[in-house]
Formats: sequence, C-alpha cells, structure tokens
Amino acid sequence: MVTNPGRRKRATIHDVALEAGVSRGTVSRVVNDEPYVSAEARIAIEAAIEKVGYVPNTAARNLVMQRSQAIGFIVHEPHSLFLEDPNIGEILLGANAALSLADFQMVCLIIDSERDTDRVARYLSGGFVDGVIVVSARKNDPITRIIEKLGLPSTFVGHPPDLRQLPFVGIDNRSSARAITERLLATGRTRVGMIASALDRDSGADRLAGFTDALGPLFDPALVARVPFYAYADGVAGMRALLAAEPGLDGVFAASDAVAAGALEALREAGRSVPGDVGVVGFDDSAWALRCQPLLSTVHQPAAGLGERAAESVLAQLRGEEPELGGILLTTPIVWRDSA
Amino acid sequence: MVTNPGRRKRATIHDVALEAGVSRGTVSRVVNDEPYVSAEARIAIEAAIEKVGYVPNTAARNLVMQRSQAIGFIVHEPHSLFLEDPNIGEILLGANAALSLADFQMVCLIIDSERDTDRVARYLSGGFVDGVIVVSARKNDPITRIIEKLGLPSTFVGHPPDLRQLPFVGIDNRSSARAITERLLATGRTRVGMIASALDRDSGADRLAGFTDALGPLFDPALVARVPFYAYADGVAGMRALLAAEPGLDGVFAASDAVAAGALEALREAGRSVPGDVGVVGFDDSAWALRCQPLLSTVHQPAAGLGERAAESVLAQLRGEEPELGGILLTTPIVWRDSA
DNA sequence: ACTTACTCTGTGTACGTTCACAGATCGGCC
DNA sequence: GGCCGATCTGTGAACGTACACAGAGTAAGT
Repeated sequence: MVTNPGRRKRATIHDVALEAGVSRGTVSRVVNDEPYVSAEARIAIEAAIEKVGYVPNTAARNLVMQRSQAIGFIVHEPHSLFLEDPNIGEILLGANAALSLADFQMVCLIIDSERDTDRVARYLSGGFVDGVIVVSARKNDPITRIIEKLGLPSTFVGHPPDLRQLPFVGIDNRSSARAITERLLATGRTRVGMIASALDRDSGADRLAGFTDALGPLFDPALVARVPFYAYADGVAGMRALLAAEPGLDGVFAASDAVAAGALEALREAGRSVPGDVGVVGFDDSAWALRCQPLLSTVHQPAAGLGERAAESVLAQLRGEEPELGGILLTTPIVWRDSA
Repeated sequence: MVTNPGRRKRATIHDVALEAGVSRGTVSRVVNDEPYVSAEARIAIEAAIEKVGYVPNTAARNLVMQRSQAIGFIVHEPHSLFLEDPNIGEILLGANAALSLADFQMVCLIIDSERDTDRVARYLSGGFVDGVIVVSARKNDPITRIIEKLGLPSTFVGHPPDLRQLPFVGIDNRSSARAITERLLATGRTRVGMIASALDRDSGADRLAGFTDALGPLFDPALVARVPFYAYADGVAGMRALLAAEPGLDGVFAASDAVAAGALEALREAGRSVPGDVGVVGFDDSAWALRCQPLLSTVHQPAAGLGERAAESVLAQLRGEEPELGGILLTTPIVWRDSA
C-alpha cells in the first residue's frame, strides 16, 4: 500500500472465514448478531475474530447499506459562538449523549470560511452522514440549501433560518422573559427597567416583548435601554442610561447574564446596592451568573436539553416519523440567587 | 430503499457515463482532474454531471482508495474543557483552518462517557479517518492505546500522555513563566510572590519552575502559595495566604488568568491598589484577562497556533515524514496591559 | 514504410461488506 | 417412506468507485 507506508493491512471478513473454516456469510451473521448460527461455528468465529484482530470496514458496510450511522453537527460562525456563547459546548454534549445512546456517531463540522462551506457541502453530499443538527444557521445559507436539496433529515437549534418549514428546537424567549420579570415584580419592585439587546434578532426582540407582557399597563418605554449586543460593555452603558433616565429605578431585567454583569458594575459605580436598592435579573444562566457579586438570579437555558432534543428529532426523522411542524420549545426554569 | 423512504436514489458515475455517451473510466478521469481527456468529452461529461446532479460517493471512493481524506479531532473530558478552558475552541478553529487548506475534513469526536470511548474506538478502527489530533488525553487512555495499535498517524495537543514517544505540540510553560516574571521584576518590584496551581500537572509544575528560574537567588519559598486548581476561588485563597505571609509584597505571578482575577479580588478586599501597591500578572490570555479591572498583563497562549501545528504535524506524517521526536513547542508572547 | 511516442477511450478487476437465494441436514408427523 | 418445516451453511450478486491494462487513433521522426 503506497499511500500509507506504515499501516499494516487490516484483516477482512474473508480472513476470519478462512481462519474459522467457514464462509463469509456465516461470519457476517455472527458479526451482526443474526440467528441461525450453530454454537460451535459462533465460538470458532469469535475466536478467529480475536486472533486476526478483525474490525468491520465501515466504508464497505456503508457502501452496501447506504447509510453511515453518523450524524453531522454543523456549527457556523464559530468565532463569536465559541467565545461569547458558552452554550454551544453544552448543546454539543447534549446532542452527543443522545446520539451515543442510539449508537450513532456525532461528527462535528465547523464552518469558518467560504472554503469550508464547499467542503462541508461535499461532505454532506458524500453520504458521510445520515442527518444533521445545525447550530446557528444564517439566512440564505448555502448549507441550508444543500440540506434541503439532498432531503437530508435535519433539525436546527435556535430559530429556523428564513421562512422555510424546517424542524427546529429552541426556547420560548418571550414567556421566559415574562416569567422572570414577573418574579422580579413579585419581590415588591415598582420601577422596573430593562436593558434590551440585539433587537434585530428574534431572541432579543422576544425578550423585550416578554418584559412588556409582564409589566402590562405599568410598562414605560422610557425604562428600556436599547443596546446592540449581549455583551458586558453593553450592560455597563445600558445601566448608566437607565439610571440617568430614572434615578428611582429599583429593578432591572438584563437581556443576558453578561449584560447583567455590566449592569452590576455600573450600579456599583453609582453607589447603589444590589439587591438592596436595585434588584437585577439576567438571562442564560451562563458562567457569568456565578462570577457576579452577588450571584445572579437568571433564566436557565437548557442548552444540553436543546442538543438532546435536536438529536432525538433527527433520529425520529430517520425512523420515518414526521417532524413537529411548529418546532419544539423547551421550558426554561428560573434560577433565583442573590441579585434580586 | 426501505431504510430511507424519502431519499431519492443518487446518481452514480455510471449514470453520468450513460448521459454523456462515454465510459466510466473517462468520467472518472474528468472527476479526478486527470489528463488525457479530449475537450469535447470533458464538456459533455461536465454537462452530464450538472444535469444528473452527480456527487461522488465517498464510501465507495474510500473503499477502493483505502483512505478517507478526514482527520479526527478527539476531545476528552469536554465538561471541564468547555467550561474552564476557552482555548479548546481556538485550537479547534486553528486545526480546522490548516486541514481546510489541505482539503481535509475535520471530524470532531467527543468522548464523554465509557460508551463514547468504545464507539470512538470503533470509529477510528473503521477507517473513517486517516489520522487524529488528540486534545487532553488522560493517562492510560484506551483511545491512546487504540491509536498506537492501529498505527494511526496522530499528534497530541499539550503534553504527551504517559511516557510514550508520540508526537505533540505544546508551549514551553517554564520559559514562558520565567519571561513574564522577569518582565514583572523589570518594573522595579522587589518582593514578588507566586500563586502556584495544579502542581500535579506538568503545566503547573513547569510554571513554578520558570518562576524560580527568574528569581534566581532572590527566590523565597515562603512567597509561594500552593493551590489545587487554576480557578478563581484558588486565586482568592492563594492571595490571602500570600498577604498573610508577607504584607510587604509588591508583585504576584498567578498561574492562570482566573487565579489572577481571584487575586485581584483579594487585593481589593485588603485595600491594596493594583498596579500601584502590587503588580499582578497572569497566564493564558483568556477571556478573564479582559474581564479584570485593571486589564490583566499576561502570557498569551497561541491556541489557534497549537491547533494549526498539530494539524500540520498529522498531515506531514500522512506524507510519510518522520515526526519531530521532542515535540513542537510554540512561543508565547507577553501581553502587557494595566495590572502590572 | 516502419517504428516510436503520445493522446485518448473502454473494459475488467478489486476494494469489503450485506443480502437474497439455493442447498444441505435433521427431526417430527401423517 | 415421504413430506414439511426449521435450522444452518455457502455462493453469487450488488454497492460505486479507482486503477491497470489493452487497444485505437494520430503525428512525427527515421
């Protein structure tokens, strides 16, 4: 073998058959746990497998079976995701756990450039995976088009791209935001504001809508600070703006934990105590929440659960089941700590 | 096809040949960009490929070529890694970039349980990948054994497991620690201590050794606080211990950025100003470094570079080149900010 | 005219597996 | 004894590709 000088040739099913003194068919039956094999043949074959160190060749098996027993996990724009969003790791683990249980192999594909897009497209078309889980697809994503064209079973984590009818798993940002705001109001706060991030994304807009729902007639647009991103710096800026608009503020809902952390910094700077003067709540239950002083009350994102459900959804499609039309929304428990 | 009801049958090289009115061989030559194809045949075949929507079947190609054009990226203990270590994402991206350039597909394999180990082992044995990059292998890792047994080209990121002679890519913790300590001393500090973490790991022990190197005759064992982990809480505890041992301390080298962040908290608590009273430096240049107040001076871990070099090392082995015996050590620039 | 080289094309075989089918053996039952 | 079903085994396809080889055609050099 010229291409791989150091690799010794692998044992095939034929070698096992020869060693055990039976035919390929019988060996295949033993390997795949099928009935109609005599006890003595089974024992001889198992011994032969052990002796020659036989491992089935997956390429050959895939070729004839027309499946790969693997599911792709596609991550787009990893720079921002890996650095900002600790959830991606959890989603990945959740998906891996569910696939593992079904004896499927997860294959994690990173798209980081134009070049990657083409290669991943080829990879998907090449029959390497039986289905895909897509995290953070963009609008007009060529990968999305290819998945549709191939008819590849797929489930998206987060909101579905464009307006296509593709199965997805997500959380209900709106009712979660409403719930934590109501919980904050229940502590007796009367002037509650929000630092609203990323209003150009579904998640950001929905969190603001939930906040509005919770306040009802009490809602005051002057108590909403609009900031571009979910980041720490946005929290600092947003909080300063809110304090300037309403010094008597006694509660704040921050659109993310990082934003909440920034808000805490601005409050400290302004000499307000938390939760004494102002109650603060966040969203995500990320690492930030435990890094804050005081510990943050927040909405828990069931990241592992999202991955798990996405995996199950793909597997269900593989079994021929129809995916839920409206997508799957997971519940988001409130984690009440010290900041409110 | 019973297993995949919705999938329409894929076009094969045969369909293309029929459509273009040539033979399989000629189509194969066009697909693989080989010479000795007439212009008209090439045009007809390209049109036919477009028309029938042909994509090469990777399983079939792998079977006959005895390779997969894919490299595995194995991550062990992802829980701790994804949560504690932001570097893993960078390493992944660096490796992906290098593999992408060589037109290899990266396949990311997560090992999260016993079950995963077995499945990944089967996956590797199944010829799905031509080589592997291993991040954070443990001692006596069954995966390591399997890699050795298969003779699979591999490169480890970080220190090599056990005492085996396997290629690896890492950083020189010792000289990096020495360099940043010397830089701290150069600011005129005279009583410099260290919070030393994870002395049971190579990285932790080496960082302490580098610190000792830098101080030379000035080294005072009383100014080393030993803490178990690289975490924030360890930094708080370590700093308190150091201040108790030597109130006149004017510089600290923390074994990681998280530890440094904890140290800053303890210093604030004790009423010391940074960098006025005490200069603080960390290690890693992780997200912590920019989250600290003041911004942390630290050692930059070239995480993307580690991934890149690991990928290149595996590709070199695939070309039949001998791997460097002592492993590859990358340089670690010092990032000087405000904390010292 | 005859070799020689080069260009282009089609065919057969191999890769390692699964599956359908055809036999073979055996026991029980009418 | 003949028939049937159950159990067990071997054989020949097929999956879709790459590669070696043979052969045809063309052009140039001797």
